[in-house]
Amino acid sequence: MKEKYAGSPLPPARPRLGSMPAAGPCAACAVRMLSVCGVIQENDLHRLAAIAKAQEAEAHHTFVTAGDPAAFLFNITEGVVKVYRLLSDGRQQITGFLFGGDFLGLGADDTYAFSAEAVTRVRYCRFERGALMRLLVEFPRMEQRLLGIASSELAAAQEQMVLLGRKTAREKLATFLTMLSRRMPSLGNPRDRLDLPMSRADIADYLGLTTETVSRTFTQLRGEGLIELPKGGGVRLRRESALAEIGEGG
Amino acid sequence: MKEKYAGSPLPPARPRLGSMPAAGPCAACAVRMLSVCGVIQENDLHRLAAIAKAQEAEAHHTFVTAGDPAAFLFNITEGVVKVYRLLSDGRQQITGFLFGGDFLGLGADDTYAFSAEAVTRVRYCRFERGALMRLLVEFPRMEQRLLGIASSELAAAQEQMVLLGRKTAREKLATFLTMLSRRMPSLGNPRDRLDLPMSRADIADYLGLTTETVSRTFTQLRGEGLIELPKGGGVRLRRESALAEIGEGG
DNA sequence: CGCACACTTGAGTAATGTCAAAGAGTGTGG
DNA sequence: CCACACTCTTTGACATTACTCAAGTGTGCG
Repeated sequence: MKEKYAGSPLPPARPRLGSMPAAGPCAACAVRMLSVCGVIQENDLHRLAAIAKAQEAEAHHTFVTAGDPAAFLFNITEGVVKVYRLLSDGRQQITGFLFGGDFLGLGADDTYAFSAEAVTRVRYCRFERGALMRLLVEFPRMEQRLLGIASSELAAAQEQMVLLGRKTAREKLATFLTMLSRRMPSLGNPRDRLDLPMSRADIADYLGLTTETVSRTFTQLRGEGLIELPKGGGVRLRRESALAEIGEGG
Repeated sequence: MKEKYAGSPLPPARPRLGSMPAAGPCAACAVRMLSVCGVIQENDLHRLAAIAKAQEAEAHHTFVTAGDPAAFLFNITEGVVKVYRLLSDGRQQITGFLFGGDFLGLGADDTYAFSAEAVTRVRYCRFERGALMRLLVEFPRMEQRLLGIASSELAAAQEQMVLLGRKTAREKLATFLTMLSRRMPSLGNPRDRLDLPMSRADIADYLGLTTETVSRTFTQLRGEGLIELPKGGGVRLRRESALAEIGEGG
């Protein structure tokens, strides 16, 4: 097995920058300001903490299964998650990779229509669905924020449809790398170094390709000097703007 | 030109069933209960009517253009709309077809990231964005409803990603026909007769195929006795359940 | 050290795209 | 009212991208 991440314990969550320590786990959350929780005032945080339960999942653990009652919503605090759907014969489509700060659970009604699996070891907050919904009534700003999140997820989903329906393998991979690159700053990493904790098979299932095509396309991009593929895994982007342009069909 | 719908005026909007006539255009709206507006009480409807402007668009008219300031949100009351994105070289991906009762505008921030074009002659309500957002503060049920709409759109988008990324041409078309069929009852049409007001090219751009492949696949399904393609256009589904099964990869 | 697994590379295939042309439906103008 | 022009759709022949199957390479873990 690959298990690049499973073995090593996660470092402790970073304390929130530039603020006094406050009571409760939410106040210490490293990604609070990135997430839904950022709109709750300090003195109301205990209300949020009351319905939140911090949890961890090992790499490859499936913590949401399509078809199960949608009892919980989640906020990823650390690590990488893949969200996917399956066809009856096992074909898989990954609908998104989630990182620290990302919200999980919109788009579910009574039962989950998707599954979610930890790609690396993952930390997340689990909210009881009904309790969170009741809280929204009291904190309208949180509901507004959730609507904003849903809205941007929708925009991202439409973007992904363009990718899946109309882009070539080369454009798909270039877009994928560019999108990951853009997320790096908020995760505190340099934009040109990507860890790629997900397997080639996962990348393929996200881009609507096969592992072989993903692999060949990586090789092709390396051959053109656009990326490097260092020994230990990951990618280094050598010409981000060129990649971005390829991704746009340029 | 095709113009199957452009020439004939739309019939007058059906009055809402089972209620007394009330003042204002919203009270008479045929699709109110299907849409966001359904959560507003009768006696508050004038508030909604004050920020809504009923409009019409001829077939092939583009009434939302990607990149324009997102000043309005829309509620389709009658007709069919296509929502799409373009790549710089003209490749098109249709992200959805909208029908009476559907909401349009979620997923936009400052500027629209998508374009919308009338497929048939269309009637819609146009809401000034800021005014609608202010109204949401007063009518939390409307905001909840909007979140629910965003949520189900997200689920539909994920479903479409599976289609685009992992299904064959045959499965794509079977899924498309099945989905349209499921929407027919709420539009007041029989489930097994589909008008298909959109062109083969539009269907192709929705399914990530070419017109030729769509056409060949229609012919193939007809050859198997699953559908009929009557002279005047449209489709008749002869074996809905078989189509549904094909669409699921069965 | 060797097994497992992931990744890469190669060869051949299949599904879908491209190019081209003919058929069908519709509206227009003579 | 008919003929033409236009567009949409269908069909055919061929090209190409990406998939499938298969083998080889590399890496980590027991």
